[in-house]
Amino acid sequence: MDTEQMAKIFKALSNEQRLKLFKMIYFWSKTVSEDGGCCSDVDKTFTKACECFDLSKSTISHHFKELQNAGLITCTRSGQFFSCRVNKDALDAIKEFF
Amino acid sequence: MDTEQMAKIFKALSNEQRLKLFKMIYFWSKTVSEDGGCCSDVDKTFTKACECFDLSKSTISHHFKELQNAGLITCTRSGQFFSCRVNKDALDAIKEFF
DNA sequence: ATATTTGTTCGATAGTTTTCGAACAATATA
DNA sequence: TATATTGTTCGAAAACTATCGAACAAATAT
Repeated sequence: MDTEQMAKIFKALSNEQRLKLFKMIYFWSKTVSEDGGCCSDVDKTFTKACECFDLSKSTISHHFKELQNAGLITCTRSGQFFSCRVNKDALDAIKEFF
Repeated sequence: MDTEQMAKIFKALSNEQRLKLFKMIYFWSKTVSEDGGCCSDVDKTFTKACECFDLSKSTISHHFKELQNAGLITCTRSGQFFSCRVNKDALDAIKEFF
């Protein structure tokens, strides 16, 4: 992965609220799968996130977008809600970087 | 390491120029030591960096400060110049995070 | 002593980020 | 069909960042 893309990933994780959000999604996705593996889908991720943060919906929506744009998570709509998963490829790229 | 400190580290690496600078210091410190290990001191780091970037001295100085503040590098003056090393602890903390 | 080199600090400017609330669209429920 | 819920988009304000050049201080060389 090139330096530009890595910088984007780090930018996405450089805001404390967004980093917490990312960690939460990661944690939830592990809890859901319960097999120790990461990256399974988390249902109603947005709704859950809104309960955990003292931020407006629009701000949270923005943070989700940033994480997506950086390729760190993938969100898929299912009706009214959306579910979300951590992108394993991105995690691997970061690990390789260090 | 707590989320706040991790966010600081990511912020320091979120600017593309600064990320390149960090990679250079890391590369130089390996080249200098030549034993495959990282984190040996690099002499005249600032001077070298100025040759590699199309940025003003003041900007480069600023980027060095940011990397230091995040705990990613340590700089020590020796007379007119300064030398610099990548902070292994920070690298380890990041690896552990992922 | 004076001039040069190295790096820092200051003040300014342009651009980006974080955050909000309001208005909105899409979906689901009554 | 009317209402409620979920999440997005828009416009705005405040704070932060990246960058520059100029002025500076410390160390070195002449």
